[in-house]
Amino acid sequence: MVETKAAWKRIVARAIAEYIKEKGSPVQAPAPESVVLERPPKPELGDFGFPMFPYAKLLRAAPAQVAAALAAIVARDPEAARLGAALPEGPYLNVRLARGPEAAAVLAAAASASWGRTGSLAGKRVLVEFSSPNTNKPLHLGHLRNNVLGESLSRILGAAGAELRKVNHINDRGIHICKSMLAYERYGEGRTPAQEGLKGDHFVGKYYVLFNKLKEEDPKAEEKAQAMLLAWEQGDPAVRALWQKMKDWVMEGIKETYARTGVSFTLYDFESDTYDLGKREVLRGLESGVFFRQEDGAVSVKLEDVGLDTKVLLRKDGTSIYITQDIGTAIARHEDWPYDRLVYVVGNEQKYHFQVLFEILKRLGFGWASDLHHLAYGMVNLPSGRMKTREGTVVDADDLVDEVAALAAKEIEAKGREGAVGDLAAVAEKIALGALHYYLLQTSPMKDILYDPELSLSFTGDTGPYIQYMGARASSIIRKHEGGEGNAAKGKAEPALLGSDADWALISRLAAFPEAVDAAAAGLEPSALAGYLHDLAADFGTWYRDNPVLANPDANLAASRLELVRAVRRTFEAGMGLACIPFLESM
RNA sequence: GCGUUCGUAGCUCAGCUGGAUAGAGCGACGGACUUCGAAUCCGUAGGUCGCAGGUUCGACUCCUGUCGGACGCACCA
Repeated sequence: MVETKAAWKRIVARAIAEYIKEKGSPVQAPAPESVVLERPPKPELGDFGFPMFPYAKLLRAAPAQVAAALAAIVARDPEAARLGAALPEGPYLNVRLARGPEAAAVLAAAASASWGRTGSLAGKRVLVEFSSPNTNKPLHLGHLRNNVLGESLSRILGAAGAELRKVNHINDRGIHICKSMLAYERYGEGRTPAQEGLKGDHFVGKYYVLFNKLKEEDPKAEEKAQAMLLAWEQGDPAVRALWQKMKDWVMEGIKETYARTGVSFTLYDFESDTYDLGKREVLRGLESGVFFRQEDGAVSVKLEDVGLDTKVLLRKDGTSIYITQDIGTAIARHEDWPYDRLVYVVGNEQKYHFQVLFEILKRLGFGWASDLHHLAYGMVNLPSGRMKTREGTVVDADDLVDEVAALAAKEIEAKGREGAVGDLAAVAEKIALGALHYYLLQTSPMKDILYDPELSLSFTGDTGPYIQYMGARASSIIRKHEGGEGNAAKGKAEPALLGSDADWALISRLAAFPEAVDAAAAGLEPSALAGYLHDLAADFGTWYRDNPVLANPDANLAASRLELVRAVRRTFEAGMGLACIPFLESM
């Protein structure tokens, strides 16, 4: 299909050149790549069309007149004749593809192991940093959005052929960590997560919340936390031991959540290892005059000329801050594994931070600074207000998955399908993840999400389970065929038989799958892929109702349609995988 | 105050690099299960695309201004 489009652009460019020659006009014909191709609003108008407005202006003729003239020229083109027909439609030149050959090509492509693997980013190295939790509490709904964005984007980039590194930058040091440690010392009595029957991250998170109680009891609690941070930095053995123990608990719990939701990483970076990294770079920048030393001794950079403010990079006591560390890690990562692109999946409240960071790296002379990208995403708001730990209104990630899974299980039982699905709990969990991930992915990243529990828990309409359901229905047809039902086995698949408008609508949709992958990869937008999957599900939903597959009396048509269903199923499997929506044979 | 960003149907959202009557889902109303699972399908109602200018043959899409919301403007992360 992609090849077909490129071919038609060439044909139209050729026709325009021919038309210019016929008219004896001195203007230059457009390059094939510059020819605008679009999809007509209604399928009856054709498979794609070319607006004639720009050429009308160029050639000083009415658009409709140009369309008619070009149609006549294209009609004489032997390559065009093989691929379809071009018809003038007002100011547009519309193309109707030859359905038989195109259907055969799509079914063959969908049957290959590389279906959906486009190669548009072949040879490119992309590093994706995402999730990046703190080690003092469990993951919440906001992390779920971050995780699914990062994971899905990574899979999409991988499908486009990129070589990937998925990095999780763990914030395991700082005052907030010390607070949970202090509270644990006061209230923990040496207990372990196992003893309290809690996941490690929930266990530690409990003590982080208990710090509020500690503050009421002890007015010096904040000071003690500061003192503990200092002791940690100086390597106090007792503090370090407790820190390590609690960090291990949290990491173990968080990794469970990752495993459960299908998120994985190539490697983990710990801030405790990297927080000193950028110092040397900053001092070098000071020597080369990129930065300057303030009167009080702090090292800063003036960014007013690019519309940013002066930013401190080293405190007056010489210690590094957040951005110093990010400078260091970006450089270290590039030295370690020269990437063509680095994508930070981080909330949009840090947009300014990344603008500053990228500008600084540019000034330090790193050409690759222009390859850095902040994939910013909006907050997940609750109807009651902002999600912040301190306000106690967070939605815990594990609890949420549990809750949705319980509802899914109830739904399966309500439909009396416990027997059909096999492992009820496992299927319910997959439906829950499908629902949650699709809900979080469908909205474009920059927009804030108003978390509506009812909507996110619903399984009907424009949801993940709707897509899963269509995948399951396709599977069901194939399963019945394999069980010996229907006429397909008696016939021979002939793609040319799939020429009806209904068949064609579905085949065109399948053909667009690689384009959807590329669009999502190029724009760093998993939502584009989520949208595609919904469209595919809707098209299949309409098609299978009106087009009997196995029961079709014409055995060859049955066999052909079965091939189409197989292609649909393969597309669901591949596409849903990229969107972190579990594929289900039955639900 | 300055900066960034969002503002599309009652609600939640799509709308590709500007292009042919602005699309889904939920909710409302009306239909379709002796026929491959109705978590489905079909139909009806509902929008001056926040507002005002501008660029263009053509603007939901680009530019300027304006109103409203969110976020940011630390030697915190």
